[in-house]
Amino acid sequence: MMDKKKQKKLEAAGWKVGNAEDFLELTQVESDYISLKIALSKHLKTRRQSLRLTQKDFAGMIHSSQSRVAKMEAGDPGVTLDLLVKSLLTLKTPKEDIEKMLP
Amino acid sequence: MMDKKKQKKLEAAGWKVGNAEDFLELTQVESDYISLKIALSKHLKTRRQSLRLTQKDFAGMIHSSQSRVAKMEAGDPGVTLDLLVKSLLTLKTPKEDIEKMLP
DNA sequence: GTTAAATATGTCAAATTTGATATAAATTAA
DNA sequence: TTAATTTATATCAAATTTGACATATTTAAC
Repeated sequence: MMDKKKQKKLEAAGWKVGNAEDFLELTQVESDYISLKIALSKHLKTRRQSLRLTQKDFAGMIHSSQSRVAKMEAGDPGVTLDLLVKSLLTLKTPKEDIEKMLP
Repeated sequence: MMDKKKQKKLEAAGWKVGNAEDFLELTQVESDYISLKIALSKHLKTRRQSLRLTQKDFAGMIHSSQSRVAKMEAGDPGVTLDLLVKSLLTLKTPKEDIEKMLP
């Protein structure tokens, strides 16, 4: 995918691509960071589903709300790694699973 | 170390031990989360030092400030995983190093 | 010792993230 | 289908985190 398209797509989703280095490229750090969060998001969703938990039920487990869980799983940029990691820990995600998602 | 002492120590450092489950224990998730952050903090410091970077220089690399870097390395609870992870990525911390710190 | 460089600590307004709430849309069950 | 359940999306005030700054303390060089 071309850089410009990639940028548009990320910006449309709320990611701050902006102009960290130049106007087209993400830095490697930003790219890795976003990739990590997306990977964690997806894994959270599949793990919750495999445990047959509704978003509402899981929200209760982490003292949050259904809508926030939905945002987490949607890879919303306004969700911290902290929240994602705590969530995965709550679901007792195996260390090996997390390792695989590291950039 | 006894639970009460541990709690006092963490609270004195600004950690919100509070009363998540009962009044003495951290949940496993909270405990793992704090441990992870502390491990990342320490690793950040040693890695920065091994690269012969001052806190000020490194702060410039991540577009932050010397004082925030100091807080990161001090394991200040008011520092997100996001900032720590971005910092480690900036210093090109090997994936294997991060894996070792996972709970 | 004195000085300079590096690090630690405290404060704060601005920015971001939070859970909550409402409600729309999608999925499932009947 | 229709109803019930689940998930997605939007909004918002409260809470948290942010970089910046000032300044104290520590460390290193001389």
